Amino acid sequence: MSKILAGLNPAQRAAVSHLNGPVMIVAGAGSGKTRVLTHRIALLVESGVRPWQVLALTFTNKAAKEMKERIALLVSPELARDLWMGTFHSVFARILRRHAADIGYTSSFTIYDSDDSLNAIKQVMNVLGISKDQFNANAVRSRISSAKNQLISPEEYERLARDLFSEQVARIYPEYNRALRLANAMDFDDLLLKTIELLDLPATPDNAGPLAYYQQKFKYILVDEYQDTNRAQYAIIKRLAGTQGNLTVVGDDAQSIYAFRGADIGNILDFERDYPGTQIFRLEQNYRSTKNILAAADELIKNNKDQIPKTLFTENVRGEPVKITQCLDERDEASAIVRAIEEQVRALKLDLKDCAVLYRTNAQSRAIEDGLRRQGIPYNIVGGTAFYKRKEIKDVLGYVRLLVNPNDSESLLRVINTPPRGIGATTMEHVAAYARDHRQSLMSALGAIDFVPGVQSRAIQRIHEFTRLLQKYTALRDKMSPSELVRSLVDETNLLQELKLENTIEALSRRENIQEFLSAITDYFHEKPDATLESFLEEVSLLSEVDQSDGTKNAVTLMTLHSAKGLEYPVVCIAGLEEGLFPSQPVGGTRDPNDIEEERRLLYVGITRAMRRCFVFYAIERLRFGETARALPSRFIEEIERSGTTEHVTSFGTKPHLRESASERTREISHLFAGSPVINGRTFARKRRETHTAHSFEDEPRASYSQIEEGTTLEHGARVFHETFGEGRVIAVAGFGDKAKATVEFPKFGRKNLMLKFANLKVL
DNA sequence: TGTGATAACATTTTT
DNA sequence: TGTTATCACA
Repeated sequence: MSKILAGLNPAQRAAVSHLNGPVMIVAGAGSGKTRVLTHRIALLVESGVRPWQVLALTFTNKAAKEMKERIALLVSPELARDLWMGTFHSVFARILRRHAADIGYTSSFTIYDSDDSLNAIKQVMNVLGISKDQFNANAVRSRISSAKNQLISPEEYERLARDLFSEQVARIYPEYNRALRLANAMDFDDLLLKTIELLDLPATPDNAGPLAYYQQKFKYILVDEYQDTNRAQYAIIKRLAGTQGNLTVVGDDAQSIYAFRGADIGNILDFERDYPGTQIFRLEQNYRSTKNILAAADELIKNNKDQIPKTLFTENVRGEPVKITQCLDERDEASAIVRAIEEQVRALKLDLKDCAVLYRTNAQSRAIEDGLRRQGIPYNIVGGTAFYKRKEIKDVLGYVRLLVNPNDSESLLRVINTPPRGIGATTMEHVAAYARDHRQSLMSALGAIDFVPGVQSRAIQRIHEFTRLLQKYTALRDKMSPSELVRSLVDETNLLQELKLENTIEALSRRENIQEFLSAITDYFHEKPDATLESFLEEVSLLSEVDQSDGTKNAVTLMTLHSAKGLEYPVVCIAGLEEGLFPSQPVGGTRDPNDIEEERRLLYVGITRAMRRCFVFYAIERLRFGETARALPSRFIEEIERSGTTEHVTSFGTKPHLRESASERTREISHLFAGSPVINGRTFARKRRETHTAHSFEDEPRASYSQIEEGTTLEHGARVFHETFGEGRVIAVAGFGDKAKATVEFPKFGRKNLMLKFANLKVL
């Protein structure tokens, strides 16, 4: 017992040792939250709770793995191994496989990633005759996804639909669900929804039902990052916690950064009300950062109205000020970042792996990568195009998925003509039509290809060859090890040879990727001899970006601020603190004040990742979308400066010639903005100097724009007429010259982004 | 049916 | 700017 409680501060110890009933741990950044969770679980196990009676839900698989390792050290590896620990999605996927038959699936159901979902939605739209030009499939997908996250059924969605777009989504949503069901597939959101469906199955006389079973099984439930759970996750927890109520949640409202994908901060704010008798513990001592870093973060977050009041303090040293650097453009920013990293590595005797560069959008990474490469500094990049999302990998995975689940129509469509084998789009149209008429999956329709009308005899031959190939490998599954099977499949389908013939650099790197994938499979089955292709596929589809990063290499880490949640680094550089970028300016003009608060929390997360040094950068102009756009420093800069623990410099301060060219460029460009200049919906200040004090933006961007046609002016709120969409109201205007765009709300067609050059709008 | 060229799109963040 | 979707043409 002493071993587990030793070394904890009084608040941590209290939070660890109060084992029963509902518990909420409000854990500030760097307050030893993971430590409390791991020690709490260790203590449970030590006091006699069996490991498989503990369910611990984390935000990433990596977090789960690290916690398991730490618990293994506190108790024993055997005990740690049997804990039910993982992300919501992976834990419930596992449970769903067990009970798949109860909800009309087979245990080898496929998990569709967002690309698969998007394709499935496009096909549904095709069948329903909904034009992809008028209704963006991606927008449809995100609508459906957020409906699912909020537990809104297709029927309810239809009732709530008020505008034309929602009405179309209401038609697509149920059809998309049917397509998933037919393909024996679930999307990410379904993993949560189907879990609820499963738990809500009624008990029968001879079976108490899954809910009773899992309530009984999981005696203790712990949820990490509770502030980022959505309604579906909340509903699952609520059911599982049931009457036992041994539920522990850990979270920090100040670090809620996923509202955009349905996370409901209300879950943490209302916890006490939901679970009467809740014990609340607060962890307020920060062990991670210097006083100066913490002061800057605190000063920033104070500007949010919505928050649980708390006082985070540290006994760490004061440290250096948070350094804010003004840069000329993204290239200059990259060099300034590189300089800061080199300087700190030298001064503090650190490794490159102690440094991280964080940014708002993945697109920003390119310039920073270039900068690092120029200086020959190795780096690791988290996210971007993840390995398992690359075309060539998805092709190979497609075959594997098809072997495991023949009804997976997305995989079938992907591989049936990859590499080309003469089964084209027209043929597959006929097959799909037949499948729809007979309410079958595409694969069953292929089985009946001789009866499918309209298919040419040559295509029929090719399809027979294709199905024979699949049958052969299905039969081989029992005779070969999974990795041998995949290797031989890649060999027989000529996927590698095709790339060899291409003889380009990209083809070479794709071949290397496939090779790497093959060795990854071999490693996986070597490490887990009992694993199946199903479990391999599941692991691959539920990997998060952070999970895939390689932490062993001694290199600078590059990632988005979102990915950085839960991590810490001695040196942290945050890039791109500019209005329009961070806080980001959404494409449509109107901005919910809550969005700004979420952006602010995101920066709070970023700053509090830093242990010893924190650097903040912004550029006065930046190449975005192939054109140079000027930007103002982020409002957040001024907010952290109020802490008095920052210093503000220019990256070109030591280089007079650069300073000269900078002000020249500023002059050069400034005349372009004479009048009412607008970029990204914001009026630009004409002189750099003014920008530090000129921070009084209105929340609603006031935009005005001089049309190419003389005399007409488009302003926010103006009423306009469009050939196809009819009358509408201007919500926002962005860009200038040929690139100028307007967001217009049309009563019948919803919100549209129009290029003014082509839209030919008439001002009414 | 397969291909190359051109147009259109995209930049918010992700399991 | 860079990548993907669509269209003409072979």
